[in-house]
Amino acid sequence: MSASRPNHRPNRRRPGETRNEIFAFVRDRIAAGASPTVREVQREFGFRAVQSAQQHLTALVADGRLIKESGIARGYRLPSGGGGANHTGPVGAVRYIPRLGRVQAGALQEAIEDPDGWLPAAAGNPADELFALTVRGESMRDAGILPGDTVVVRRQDTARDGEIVVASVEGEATVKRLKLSAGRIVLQPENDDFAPIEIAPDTEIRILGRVVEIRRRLV
Amino acid sequence: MSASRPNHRPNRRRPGETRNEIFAFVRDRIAAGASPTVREVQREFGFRAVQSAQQHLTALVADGRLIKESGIARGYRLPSGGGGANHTGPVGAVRYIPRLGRVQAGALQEAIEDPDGWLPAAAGNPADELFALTVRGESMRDAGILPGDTVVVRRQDTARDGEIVVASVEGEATVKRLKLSAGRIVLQPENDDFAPIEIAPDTEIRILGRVVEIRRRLV
DNA sequence: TTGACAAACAGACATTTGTCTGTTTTAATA
DNA sequence: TATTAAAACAGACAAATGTCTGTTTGTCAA
Repeated sequence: MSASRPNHRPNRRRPGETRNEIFAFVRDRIAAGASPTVREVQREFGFRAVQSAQQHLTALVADGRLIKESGIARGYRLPSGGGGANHTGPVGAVRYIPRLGRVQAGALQEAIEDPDGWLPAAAGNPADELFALTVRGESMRDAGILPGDTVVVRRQDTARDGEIVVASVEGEATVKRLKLSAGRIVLQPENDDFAPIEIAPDTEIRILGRVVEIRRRLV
Repeated sequence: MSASRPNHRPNRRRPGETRNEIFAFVRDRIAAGASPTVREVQREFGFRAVQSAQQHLTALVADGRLIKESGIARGYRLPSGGGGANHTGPVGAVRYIPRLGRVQAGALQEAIEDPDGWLPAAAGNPADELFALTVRGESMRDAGILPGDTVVVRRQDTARDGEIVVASVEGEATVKRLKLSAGRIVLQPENDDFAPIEIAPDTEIRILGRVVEIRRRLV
């Protein structure tokens, strides 16, 4: 057979190099919103056969660098890189946390329905109800929580001693450390310039949730 | 015609209620890894016609609650909720930031290639090279950066006065505030128990990047 | 040299998925 | 009451997409 068409163009590059590039491509596409299709990978790398792309993808899944939901379109996912035990569910999974501007006492649910925006975060327990608030004031400075920081809050009505909580005080949400001692309930600031707030049984103070994460953007 | 089959079951609920539930479903599915298909929405809500789901989704897009990439499978996206001007590109976009364990001076690129895991973050400028490190030590305590915190770093060789940077000092990555004054370059801790590090022209100190975000998980 | 193997190519099929046109029922409203 | 719009249903088509079987080419090591 004369060399009419260059049908095959095997390994001319460092082994695994193309595979790494494909991984980076898929990773970035997943991050941008959705996994690419097999044919999108094919086109991106100029393969003339679907199978060329598919083989790389299958290998990446076998290597554990990608995870695949079988049969469905755009089914590639990123493994959650915990380093720890393998997760079983859909991983690399992101969840969007609603960012609330101002929270009135009873209006938490409504505020969650109509958020100012969404914050991406690693999906933890899907049962957790999370929302995000912007911190005002210096009262938690010594706990490393500064004005302008974003706190991610897990919604719950109670909390344990020492946990940092968001409470509704006089109709406004505030971040403090919860102190339970000898029957007394105190919202403790972490800054000597601020006074603790004692929760008397009759006061209108409600715990809205527990702070599970703090984020601060610089510049 | 006798009432043989209950073909139609129009609005029995509060108007928009089903639509809100559909939005929540789509939003959670996007967060879990990929947008649902029209038919997945159909099945989830027990519609007997594809169009029933399609109509709701189209309406959600018209309302600006969802964004759609036309023609492709699983093309629904979340709008980035900035509250400000509308973005044009693919939004709600997430990017994955590699989390590096230990960084040696020259081995940054290799560390990025083989990360400990991936951190979801809102996609900013795609040109920025970002990576994440875990903070060791108390040297930046007064800047609200505590041991165990994760810093997101934008890779760059230089920085401006007052910016918090990651620098390679004696082969180990360290977080400090950069001070430029009268020709002197100093890595300044934010904790009186630690001494500033002066960068002499001949010392083996390199700036690896600038800290753009800090994250702290509680419990 | 030969065999094993990775990488790419060729071609095809079945399912999934987006999209379209039209109809029916109910609620709200002029 | 008549009109209008929202919500759901019916059915269908075409394109996108996952998946499969088999072949060819070059590299590496026994």
